[in-house]
Amino acid sequence: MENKVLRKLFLGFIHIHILHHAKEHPIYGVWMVDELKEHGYTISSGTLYPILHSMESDGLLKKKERNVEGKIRKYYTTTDKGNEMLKEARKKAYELFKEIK
Amino acid sequence: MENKVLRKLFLGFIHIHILHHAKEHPIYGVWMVDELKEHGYTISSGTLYPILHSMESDGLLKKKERNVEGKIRKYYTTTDKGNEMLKEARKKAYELFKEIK
DNA sequence: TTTTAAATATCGAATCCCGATATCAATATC
DNA sequence: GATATTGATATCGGGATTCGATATTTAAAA
Repeated sequence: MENKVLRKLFLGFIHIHILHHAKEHPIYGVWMVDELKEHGYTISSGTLYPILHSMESDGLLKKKERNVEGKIRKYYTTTDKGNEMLKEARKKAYELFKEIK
Repeated sequence: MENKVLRKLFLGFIHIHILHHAKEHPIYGVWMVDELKEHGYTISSGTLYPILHSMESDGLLKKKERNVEGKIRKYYTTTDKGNEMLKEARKKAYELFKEIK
């Protein structure tokens, strides 16, 4: 494992990153993995998919299956509740950041 | 439990909060719990102490026992490595925050 | 010596994280 | 139509985290 402290910090942001992107446009698992990788973060599918599932069952995301070039993809977008959570989480993230600045 | 997303975000910051305070002055477990509580965050001792131990054994904190009013307290301060980590983690926290702003 | 009290340490159950592996579903190939 | 292919999602088993509850430590007080 790279660095315990930074890794945990990143994972603390993962739900927010998901909400952030899923608000802008529908996202699917592999896209999210690649997007994070481009920014230097790796996340295992064994971590990501259960998070997507739990966020859906918590009512933060809603799923829509789409057939893309003959393959099924599960696209997620934020619900109203998810948008509300995103707003709250951004605020909290700023608070937490300020306190250690 | 209160809120899964916000809770995880907070826990993502916990090492950084510890480093932040331990850099300013020596801290001990109960003080850290109380300090966080004042800012609206609760952390279990069953969570905090193992983190302090692991940060010590990772060389981020160093411990000094002090007798305070007839009781032993274990005060932690940052090491050079801890200060370096704090610097890095603050930078990373800002990056992560920017990306979801 | 016992009791007290502040603080630290540990326990067991539930949950999370991970890489590896398995499964799914729609098309292409036979 | 049966089978193989392929992009993507899903799950597994282990090890680590998180939690509240409980136990232990320590030095002074009784």
